[in-house]
Amino acid sequence: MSSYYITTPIYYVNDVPHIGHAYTTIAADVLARYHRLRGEDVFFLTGTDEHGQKVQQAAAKRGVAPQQHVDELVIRFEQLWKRLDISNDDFVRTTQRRHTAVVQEILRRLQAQGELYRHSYEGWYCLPDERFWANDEVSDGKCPECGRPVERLSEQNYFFKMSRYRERLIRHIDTHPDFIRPEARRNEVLGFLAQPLGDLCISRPRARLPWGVPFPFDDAFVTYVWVDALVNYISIPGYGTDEARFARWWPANVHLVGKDILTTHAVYWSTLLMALGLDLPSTIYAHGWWTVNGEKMSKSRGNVVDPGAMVDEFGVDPFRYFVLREVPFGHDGDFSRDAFIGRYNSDLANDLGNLVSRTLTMIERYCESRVPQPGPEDDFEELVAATAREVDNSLRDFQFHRALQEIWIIVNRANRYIETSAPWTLAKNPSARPHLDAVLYTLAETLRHIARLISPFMPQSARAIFESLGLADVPNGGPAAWGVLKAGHPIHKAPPLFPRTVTPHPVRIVMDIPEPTVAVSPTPQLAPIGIEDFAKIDLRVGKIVAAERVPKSSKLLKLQVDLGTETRQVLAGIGTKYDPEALIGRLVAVVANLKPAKLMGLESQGMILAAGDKEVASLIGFVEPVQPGMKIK
RNA sequence: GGCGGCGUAGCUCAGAGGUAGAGCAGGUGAAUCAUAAUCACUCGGCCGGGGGUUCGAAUCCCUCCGCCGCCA
Repeated sequence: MSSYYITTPIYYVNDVPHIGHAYTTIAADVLARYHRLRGEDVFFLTGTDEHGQKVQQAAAKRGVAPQQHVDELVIRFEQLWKRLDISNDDFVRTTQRRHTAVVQEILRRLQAQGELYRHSYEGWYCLPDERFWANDEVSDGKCPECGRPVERLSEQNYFFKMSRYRERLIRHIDTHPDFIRPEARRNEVLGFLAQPLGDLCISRPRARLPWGVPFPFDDAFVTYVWVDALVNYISIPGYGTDEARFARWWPANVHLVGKDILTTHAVYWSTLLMALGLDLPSTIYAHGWWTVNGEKMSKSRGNVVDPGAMVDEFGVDPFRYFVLREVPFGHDGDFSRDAFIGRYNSDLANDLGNLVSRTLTMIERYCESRVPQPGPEDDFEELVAATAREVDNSLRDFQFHRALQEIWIIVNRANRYIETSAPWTLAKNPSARPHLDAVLYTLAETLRHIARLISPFMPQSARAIFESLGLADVPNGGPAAWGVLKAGHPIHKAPPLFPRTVTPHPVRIVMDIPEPTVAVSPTPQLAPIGIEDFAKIDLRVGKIVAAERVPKSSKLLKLQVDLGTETRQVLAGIGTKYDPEALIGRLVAVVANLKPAKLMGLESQGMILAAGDKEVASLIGFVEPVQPGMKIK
């Protein structure tokens, strides 16, 4: 049986899972499910990256051991994947022994083969990014990547002789057009490789960073997190521990990655594999990023899309559909509530959902809820077969959106077919019975094929359609034959698959960045007030233009807030939750007519609204664009 | 600064020498099986600006403008 091995990156366990993580994982899941549907043997791997400085620092900040910290955080990913119907076959955590043992074995082999050397190194170190920069890369003490201050560090470290693989890697990319995709990214990597390639520092001194995989032959060092992380792609399928199993899966068919980590995969990982004498994966595919309402998504903007909120409101399948239909894979895309609702209503509710409803209703009404006798199928058999071929081509090329477009051609043809054959008219004429039956049989069988084709994208909906047709879930393997439904077989009409969204009521699609645990204490009920009491409060949109900590206070921040017509100084007790830098530019709700008060000797001319009791949980923000000074009512 | 990409209908995008396209949105009508869904017709473009090559240019070349990558 042919095998298919697909991976996502392993996600940094410290991150709050957002639409970006969900995107890669959903795409991988669709491919995994598609190849299973074709009857192939699939191994789909995802997981978490749990070592490194930031994990160590975050754990220290919470006052817990790093292992306990990651044990608690990994749940957020595991739960989100369950929620999103992700069918991964394994979930790797880099702190697992089955992984760390292989990391160490690989270091031993590299060392034994003379691929490593020790070298004293001095450079500028960016703590948040955990990386060194050369002198000429750093200007005025700032990290070229993140802009934060760097510090001078001198270290002994182990280096991997990456430079010696440069020509070989260039040759490989030249001779394997599918190795790095899309093509624009491939050219970027070739551009990168056109310049001299250095060796790769693959250790960190244990004294500075104990949270990592120890070097097997030198206690003073732990493994650089990137090397640790990349090895997951071979450690889990059995490298060094189960050669037969490893041979079945490696080389991977595809590593899906975000465009931000392409170089790491295309260059570091490829050369490491070469040094180990292993084949390279067939494809490394770098997909794009999501913006939100046209803006870059970031913690400090407070516009990080929470997949959980979308799933709560619209369901798993529509979310999966949207992210893959809306944007060509490889391109950047924009996420907005309007776009989502547009897709949902027109593609899912109106086109597909309604097609299912009307077809089943007619079979129910005209055929006593039983599959009618087949007859001439008006080219639908050929259409469905041709579409299956197109979907196959598109998915082999990672063009999810095109695959869905192709499937929707059938949906549209079926809707048109109902109009042109007008079963309700045929039903009035007893002599038209065979024709009526043939039309409805064709529609039912077409629905079955549609369900099969969408099943990798929307597994629950596909199953629901199958069940309505009186079938069990979509079977894997086997040909997509025409005429599987048997006349006389009972069907079961179900409620609408995708209920149309009429009122676009504002819902949180944006998430707060949560602390792992913030207790919600019961809020005492207050006496009712009238609208006239509420009207006494002048609430306005403000934009934070400056923010600094108030000396000697852990909580208080001194903010300058633009209210459109004026800028006010406001003191807010949100310093334990927010860093001042992260607040610049943020839009907030302000009580504009609060009597000025002095706090720690500084005047405060208003109040910022936030959720939370003693501890602030989240500032109140806006989902749609607003201007400073706007009234809030 | 170097290399590359993009700019086409109100919006999102396809088209890569031969009569400007799709989906959504807008307009008109038909139909009543269906989730106010569907179907048909329709409105809508100096194809970023300018210059060139060509019988003919969204398409090829040059240049300018505006966005965006990768590298420095």
